[in-house]
Amino acid sequence: MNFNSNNSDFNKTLAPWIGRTEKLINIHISDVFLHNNIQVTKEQWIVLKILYEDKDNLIQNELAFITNRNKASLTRLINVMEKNKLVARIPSKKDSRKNLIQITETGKILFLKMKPLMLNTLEMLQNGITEDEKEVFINVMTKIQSNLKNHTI
Amino acid sequence: MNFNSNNSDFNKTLAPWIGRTEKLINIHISDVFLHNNIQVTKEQWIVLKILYEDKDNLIQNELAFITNRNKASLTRLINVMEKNKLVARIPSKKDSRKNLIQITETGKILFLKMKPLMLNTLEMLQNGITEDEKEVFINVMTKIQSNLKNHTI
DNA sequence: TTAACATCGTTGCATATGCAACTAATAAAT
DNA sequence: ATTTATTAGTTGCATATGCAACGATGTTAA
Repeated sequence: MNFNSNNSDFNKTLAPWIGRTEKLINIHISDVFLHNNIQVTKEQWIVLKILYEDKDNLIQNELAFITNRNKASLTRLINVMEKNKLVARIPSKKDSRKNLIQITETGKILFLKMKPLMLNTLEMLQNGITEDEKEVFINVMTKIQSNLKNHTI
Repeated sequence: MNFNSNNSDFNKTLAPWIGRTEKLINIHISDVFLHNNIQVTKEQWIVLKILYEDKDNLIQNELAFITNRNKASLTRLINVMEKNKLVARIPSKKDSRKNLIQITETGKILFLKMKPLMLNTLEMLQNGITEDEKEVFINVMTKIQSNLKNHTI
């Protein structure tokens, strides 16, 4: 959300700060990729990161869950990534309903090229922020996520 | 960004927390609107909020700037909102290139219906977070935004 | 005054996303 | 074993978004 503006009832709420900052970060990351001639979106980057560093050969549904994405959205994200040879759909032999998503060699090479760019960017964002502040920040984020999880509409 | 997962180089970075939390908040807000039969997206809500509480009759470019949106994106956002009678394009008499975006009566009524829902939600998110923590949180967000602003690629 | 430049908004093309309905395949129940 | 229910993935329809090219209008410079 991007509406921390004037004086209003929304002034003392945290959520708009999150939305606005997230948007600015996204714009910056797009710029970094663009300036390095990398044709990968932030969303694709996240998928590559998970497959390369966490667990490869994930089922689409698992990947959708991990990335908080609708399965329809994931289908299309994988479509684009498969078209661009970053990942491949491997049909599961045990259960023919399932696809295993596998990072390709091209995907791996690209991820390794992007990784230092991302680390630099994420490091740069934290200039001037103390360890104590980081701890409080993460604590607040955890509480917000917990509030969301425990709240039924 | 949504990739605070296992142990990795990205573990100590703040940005993934922002991305993940923002996404969860967005999902929740969509749910709130849905359960109250309100056919307005979060993006449309932000525009209504600005027009109603901050400044009405904004030029499209100004609105795009305020909301950190591409002008093309804003064009289409306003298209949808105009179709749904939430706002109207008023051609400027001084400069016929410009449109003034005006909130309609329908838009105002809907905004006032949504406002308490949003305030409740934003309040709920902050359960258990102390004033001191909020202050640090906002301070950190400000530093991140400042780092982004002062950094050239 | 005319030519060059700048600004505002729209459109084409591309990606990302959600909901709901659908198909295919597997698992559970009777 | 056959029916019923569940699960995995895709597709239609809708919204949101960015970049680049474009046309229309305004402004500035020569």
